[in-house]
Amino acid sequence: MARERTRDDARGSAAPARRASDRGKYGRLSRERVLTAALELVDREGLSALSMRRLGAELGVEAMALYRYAEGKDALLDGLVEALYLELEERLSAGEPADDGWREGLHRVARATYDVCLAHPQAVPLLATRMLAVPLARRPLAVLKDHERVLGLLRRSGLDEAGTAAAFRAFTAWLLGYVEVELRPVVDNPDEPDPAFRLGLHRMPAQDLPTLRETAPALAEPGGPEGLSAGLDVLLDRFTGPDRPAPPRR
Amino acid sequence: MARERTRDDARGSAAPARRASDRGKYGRLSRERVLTAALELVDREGLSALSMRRLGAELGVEAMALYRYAEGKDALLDGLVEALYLELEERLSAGEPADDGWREGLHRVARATYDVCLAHPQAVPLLATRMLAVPLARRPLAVLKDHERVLGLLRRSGLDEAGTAAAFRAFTAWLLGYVEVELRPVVDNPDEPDPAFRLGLHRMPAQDLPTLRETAPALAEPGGPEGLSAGLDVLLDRFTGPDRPAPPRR
DNA sequence: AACCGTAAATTTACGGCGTATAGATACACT
DNA sequence: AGTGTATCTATACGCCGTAAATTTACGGTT
Repeated sequence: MARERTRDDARGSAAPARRASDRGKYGRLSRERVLTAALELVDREGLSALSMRRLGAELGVEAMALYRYAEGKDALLDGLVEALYLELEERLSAGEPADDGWREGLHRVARATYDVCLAHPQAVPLLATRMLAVPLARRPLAVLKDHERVLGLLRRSGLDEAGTAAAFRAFTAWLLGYVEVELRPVVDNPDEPDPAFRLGLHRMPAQDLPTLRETAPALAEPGGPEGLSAGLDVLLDRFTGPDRPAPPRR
Repeated sequence: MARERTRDDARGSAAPARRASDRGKYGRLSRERVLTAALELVDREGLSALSMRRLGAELGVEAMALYRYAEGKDALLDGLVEALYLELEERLSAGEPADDGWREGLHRVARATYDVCLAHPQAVPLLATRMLAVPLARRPLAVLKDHERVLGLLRRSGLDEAGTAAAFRAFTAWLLGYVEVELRPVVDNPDEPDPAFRLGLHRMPAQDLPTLRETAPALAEPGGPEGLSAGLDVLLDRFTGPDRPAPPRR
């Protein structure tokens, strides 16, 4: 009994040869081609559309062929994170300003990361999930290089190891959190003309949530890069200032 | 031909009755019981262990029975988020200090959120993924109530709607980012006595990543609640101060 | 040009997943 | 005791990740 075929039968069974050469547009597979296609697919249809079979089809290849370039699905997702950081590195080295101060450097990194994330919103959840799943030393090399860059900039501010670590955590937390909050959808029904309905305010109990309802329109406005750098500045002041350990509250 | 059974056959086929009464420990299902069991399962075995079938088994029930209490898997995950925020609400109302200032209130909320997240580290990725998938108005009620509380506290600082929204984003970004960074694993092999191997430093190219390697031990130390509230303080200063719009950088 | 060894991709199969649909069962109320 | 409704089970379908075995393609040697 014949199993259902897709690629071959569709072309007719009389065609004799050249079975594998109509694969992807450019000959053989490669890790880069796999990751690029994966990121494109995620950008286009979201994370849930990314499966080994689907990605294989996208590349004109069976699912198992991908296992030569990523050990499994999880490794593929880590590869996507890597791809994001490679894109970040690209943007950062493009038009690199000879050498400004450490503070400007950190703002540049933050802004570039922000831009990359907004360019691939569907992939951003990976930054949360995979980074929580993979210990520091096992993160993709591009990620570690980014860490190295940020840590180097922070050290140039005169911090010791402990202070650098604390400032690094603050930098990373703010950047990551800001991007995630920026990408949270607040509009419920974009096609609705009435602003209140567009926000879906009718779903919120009016008596329990008065402030939320009145603030919702303002929450629909994005924070933008200005908000990012404003918060970053005060955090850097705080975590690279002279009074290193936090004065205990209360 | 007999299909493979699990529950019934295990008890022997002679047992006459009471088939459904040995379900969960306490009679029938309920949304709360479902969500509690789901959260327990996630805490115990991680998010990837949570499936409809598995959760059903945990409750002594078939998978489809769960669909009466959650519309589907996604709704179940949203329910988990809800459960986290319900636990937050519990902690916040326990021993509520009559009425301190808005700033103390925000610190209390931040600290309680931090505690809840550290108590359920395996569930934290949901805060990133589900919040990016669900528009504001469709978030679980407990989440919206939390928003309401924070927004109310911020308004009490004298901000207008736009300022409140900006400060809310900053608060949320910092809190969420801080928790996620705090939960990122940096130790690679906990059983290793040698600190360098424990961190997995041997996996990092020494020449490309000198600063990372020297900072790694310090990165292994958690930031703790002190770091959270230190950053929160300066952010609140910045986003509720008199100079409302961020002075443009450069 | 024929051959061969290795690399690359396919085939097949297995168990688990989410869930639509339909049927069985339990329970509250008269 | 009987009945209507709420609750749970049974079954099936298509998709998923991936282990193992197999086939195909290709570069280097003769």
